[in-house]
Amino acid sequence: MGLDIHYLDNKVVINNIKNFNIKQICECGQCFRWKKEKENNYIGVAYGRVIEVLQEDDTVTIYNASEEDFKNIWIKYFDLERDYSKIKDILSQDEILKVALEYGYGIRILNQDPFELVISYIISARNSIPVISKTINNICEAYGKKLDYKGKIYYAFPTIEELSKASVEEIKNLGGSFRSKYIVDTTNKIYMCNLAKEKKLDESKEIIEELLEKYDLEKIKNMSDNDCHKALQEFKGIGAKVSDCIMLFSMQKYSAFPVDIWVKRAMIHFYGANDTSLNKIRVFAREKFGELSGFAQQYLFYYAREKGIKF
DNA sequence: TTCCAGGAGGTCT
DNA sequence: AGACCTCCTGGA
Repeated sequence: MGLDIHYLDNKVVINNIKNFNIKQICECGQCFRWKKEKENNYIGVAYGRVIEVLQEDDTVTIYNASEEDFKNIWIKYFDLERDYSKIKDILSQDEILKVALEYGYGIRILNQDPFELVISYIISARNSIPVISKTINNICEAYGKKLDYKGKIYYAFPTIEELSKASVEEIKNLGGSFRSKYIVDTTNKIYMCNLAKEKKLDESKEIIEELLEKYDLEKIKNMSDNDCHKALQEFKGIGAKVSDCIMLFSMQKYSAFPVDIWVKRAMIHFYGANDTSLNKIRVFAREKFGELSGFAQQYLFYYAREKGIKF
């Protein structure tokens, strides 16, 4: 991919970038830790780092990023090696989808950290975006490492081990609400599974086998899309929709099609789908969009939410 | 200005 | 099919 990249003093400049719009990327429902500073200027925390993105037309500058981090983390994070023109070409064979594709022309699906997304999307269930962000920030402040950027303090998302120290009561106080027990339970299962993998867990053979069998995020990430979708739902607090979000935004499973209220509205709006069950909409969409379902979902979601469509 | 009802990017039992 | 916690918003 001919990216026109220049490495300067702790910043990276990309010229002539295509299919990239930082507002659309940050506001299509896939991430919670990016904050708008100004138009086309966002600051975010990911993979234990703070970065700032400024977009001026087709020039994107990433501040607080070394060449090494850009190559090791941010290229993959922003999915810069994928040709989104090709995806849009294929999806635009569907005449109905064209409007949404043109509207969210600069959307990209971020590659985020699986554990962070497991917890973040458990928090998202039956919740609004401002409250989700606030709760996640509270958890980061309480358990994550401090990061400094431009004299301001930011907090990394806690590691599995850091968050394993949290109690249900503490998570409740941070805004976790009725989901707090799911967060603590899920974190502990993942943490104990990792201890078991390192043979550092003193438990019965049966318990260790169950942990390794069901709660290994690495293993789940390597499953087929359909197995992955099922496996994630073994965790408490993860149902079909949350599972789709996690696999799509952190495990590169692009046949996922998260159906929330906005996507449901979009499907009714565009395809005249009846007011039917979420699962029927999911099956219908995945048959229609196949391996590109996840991308289609992002365009539909962004269009529906920005336009505030009813049906 | 203050107050209350309704709703928010589902999942569990 | 109902309950669930909490914050935010809009209208009285």
